[in-house]
Amino acid sequence: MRDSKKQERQEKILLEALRLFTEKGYFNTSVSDIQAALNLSVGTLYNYFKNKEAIAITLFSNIENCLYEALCEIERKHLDTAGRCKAIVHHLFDTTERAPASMQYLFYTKHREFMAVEKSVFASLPFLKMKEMVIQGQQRGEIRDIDADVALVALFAGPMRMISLRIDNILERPLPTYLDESWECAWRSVKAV
Amino acid sequence: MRDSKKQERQEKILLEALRLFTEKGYFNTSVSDIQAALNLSVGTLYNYFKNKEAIAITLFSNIENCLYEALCEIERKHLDTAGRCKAIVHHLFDTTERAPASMQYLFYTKHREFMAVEKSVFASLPFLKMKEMVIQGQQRGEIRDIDADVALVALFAGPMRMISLRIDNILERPLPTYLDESWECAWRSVKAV
DNA sequence: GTCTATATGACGATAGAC
DNA sequence: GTCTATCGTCATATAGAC
Repeated sequence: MRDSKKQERQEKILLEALRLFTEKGYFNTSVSDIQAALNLSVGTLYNYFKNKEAIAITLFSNIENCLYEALCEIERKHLDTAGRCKAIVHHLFDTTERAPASMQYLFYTKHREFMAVEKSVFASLPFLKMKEMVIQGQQRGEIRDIDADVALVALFAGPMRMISLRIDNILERPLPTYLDESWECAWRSVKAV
Repeated sequence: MRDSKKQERQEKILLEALRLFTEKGYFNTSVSDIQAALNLSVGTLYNYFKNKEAIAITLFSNIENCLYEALCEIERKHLDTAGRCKAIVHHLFDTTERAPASMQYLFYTKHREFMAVEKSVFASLPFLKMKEMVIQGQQRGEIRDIDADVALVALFAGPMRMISLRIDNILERPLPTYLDESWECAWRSVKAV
């Protein structure tokens, strides 16, 4: 079978798995659920992925890489810390509206419960990049001289909680409508006086 | 059997379940795990709880009520919004150090995946109480006039994220050592100018 | 590569003796 | 109330035909 065809089918499996994992949870989703939803046989599915966990891992890795690259691009485009961080929040809000399942899976899933993954999400590449920016912001005097972890959390925990509220359907309006107010709060909390 | 004896045993079951649920996750914990850890038989365990889900529900309800009462007491003791909210953060930090499993179970568990619970955690009694305080703070002019959800999140999302980092062993120091800096960030983000 | 059929095992829950 | 033994179910994963 052509490589592109194979890759396309793999993509479909990942997409359906993402939908089910976020909708019902990893443990409430059986391999049969995925297979049946795609009109594939079990055998075929196992031909594409070693096991259920492998699907979850590939999914996570793909989304994580995608976010990391977006952060790197933001870093290149914006040179000041405030601009960078606001752009990050903007990107996260936008992505949540466009692809809520991806955000939910990346941020609001207890991966350790089903993936043999060593580190917490907050030790992952995207978060390290964000921390890097914050520390640089402190060195440049743009951000107050407080504990770096506290500053990182003060900047991004609010927006990220807004995302989880939106995913849980507690916020009525789309996230971008909260961008300015939410960002204003975040920046006030850490900006140098 | 005496009522107190029965209640004591029920308490032990809940405690062990909490330990296992937070350590391995609900789905990775079997009823046998709980029973074996306590040297009880399956039959006995099912005599105390209708099923596995009932254990999870009772646990959640207990912890939730406990937090709610603490919030009410804080509300009585402190009259200004800043004092109230800082006391809440203090209480959450302290509780996390004393009983991390309780906090982890209440805040960082996807209850909907295994409990037939209608509402999100953020629509629960403790969070409604916190929102109430924030709105009152806005009416009194202590908190800036911004969207109430944004203000609520700006105040508490940071400290709550610190809690999750601590639970995930990413923060080295105990939470109370971060209290002042973390609270300062939160309050700066919403206080009236 | 894709399918059907099935092996294997675990888990939740119950039955029934004591 | 407490125990042991067991039932029914379902999920993951594999075997083997095509």
